[in-house]
Amino acid sequence: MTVPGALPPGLEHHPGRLDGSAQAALLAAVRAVATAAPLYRPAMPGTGRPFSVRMTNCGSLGWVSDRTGYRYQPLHPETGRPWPAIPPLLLALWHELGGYPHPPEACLVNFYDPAARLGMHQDKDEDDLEAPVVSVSLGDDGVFRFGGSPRGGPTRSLRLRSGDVLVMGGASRLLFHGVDRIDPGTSTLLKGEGRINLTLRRVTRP
DNA sequence: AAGTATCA
DNA sequence: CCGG
Repeated sequence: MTVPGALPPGLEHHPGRLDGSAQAALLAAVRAVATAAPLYRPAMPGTGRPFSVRMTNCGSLGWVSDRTGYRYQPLHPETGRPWPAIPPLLLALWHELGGYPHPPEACLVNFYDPAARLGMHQDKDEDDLEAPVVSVSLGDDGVFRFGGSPRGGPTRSLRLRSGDVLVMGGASRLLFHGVDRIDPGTSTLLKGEGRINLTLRRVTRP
């Protein structure tokens, strides 16, 4: 159900936080990241089933998933090279909106083609759960779904558009969330269809 | 375990 | 057809 109304404490939606030129500049930076650290397709722990979302990272640590589990690591799983640096524009956003006095270490880059989905999950592989998660949307609209910390409770959905920033902190830091659908053709920022999401996290305790 | 498929 |  898409019920407009107050978001839970700690979940902050900033629609249109990035204007068109900021989005274009950020997209150029993300392209440079993906050139240095190519998008790859993670796999589920245990089963090895592939994700529909393709991923890469920037920062000193990157989130990866394969048959052996979820983890943060300093090297790209396919190239073996370090992840490129987090673009300064994202570091500035983190410090403006995150309310947290230490820099992020990881920026997960998710690319959704129009058929990609992401099932409900928690971001809980970080040692530091006091820092928020700051996420930026670029490209086509994505339908974001979120619910409480016990799985299986009521959920709501939120449309995330290009330039929107979402902050999950405080009481919402461990909110279950996922992406139901991408609506192709809703943005002209990317050359083709699809959505990019950038998720900044602090991993280690300072 | 952040998978897909199918159904009430 | 959509969402849980």
